[in-house]
Amino acid sequence: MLSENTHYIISMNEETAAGRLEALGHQTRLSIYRLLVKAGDDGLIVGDIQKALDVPASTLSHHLAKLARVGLVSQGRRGREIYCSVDYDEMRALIGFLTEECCTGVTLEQDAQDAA
Amino acid sequence: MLSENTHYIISMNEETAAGRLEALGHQTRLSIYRLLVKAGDDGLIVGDIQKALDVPASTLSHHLAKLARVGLVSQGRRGREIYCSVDYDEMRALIGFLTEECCTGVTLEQDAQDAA
DNA sequence: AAAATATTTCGATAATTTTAGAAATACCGT
DNA sequence: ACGGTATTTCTAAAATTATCGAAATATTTT
Repeated sequence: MLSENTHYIISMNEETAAGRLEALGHQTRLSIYRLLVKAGDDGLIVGDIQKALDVPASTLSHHLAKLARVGLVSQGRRGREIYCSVDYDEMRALIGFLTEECCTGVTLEQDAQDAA
Repeated sequence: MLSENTHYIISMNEETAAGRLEALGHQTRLSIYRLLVKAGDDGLIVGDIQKALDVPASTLSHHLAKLARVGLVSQGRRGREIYCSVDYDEMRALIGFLTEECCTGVTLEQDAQDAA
């Protein structure tokens, strides 16, 4: 029996990974992303992100579009507000890629044991 | 008793993480990085990377410099060749940051169980 | 010490990204 | 339908990054 937040393992290629890494590799966008992570499943509306990070609306819109384009963030309208939330499966796919393809096969779990 | 490839847990902040993500968020640099991962601990000399990826020397040099500047790659001269190798601890620190700060506390191990 | 090899730095251009105000679009309440 | 709020798209400028040939630097070999 599967737990409630089940998810499929999403495959990842180098090109997609590079695009996502690039999207996260910008101070403002990484802050946006982390804010959305903290916000949880409900996410945040664009205006709240704007207030929290004090970024001009059009600039913020571009950053959110970039995060959405690479699949890390989902956006959906509710009335006149747009809710943004993190797509965890896609982030996990990216982390999986980094762990498996960029980390010599040594897993984080083994590391944790080593350190203990 | 600790295993041979022991490493300390390296702390990470958002700014450093953004710099590393940006460095990896470029198709050529990600290819370079993965090539170095495959090469293992000995790493590769710049000329071999050049042959493998067919990138002009000066362009490659800039990309390697960027990867080194953010701490993901180490370079050391041996004779007239420069050996480049991946710094796994620093990559693990980055992956740790992504897992803990960008992935809502759900760990990869739990996910693997869910999927099974 | 000159020639050869490996790599970087210089210098200049092209390409892309970032930024943000202003105008446009979308939706709600009246 | 109009006025207000939320967000995006347009447009244009500034800033940064990417690219790569040529010159410079470091090291080995002869």
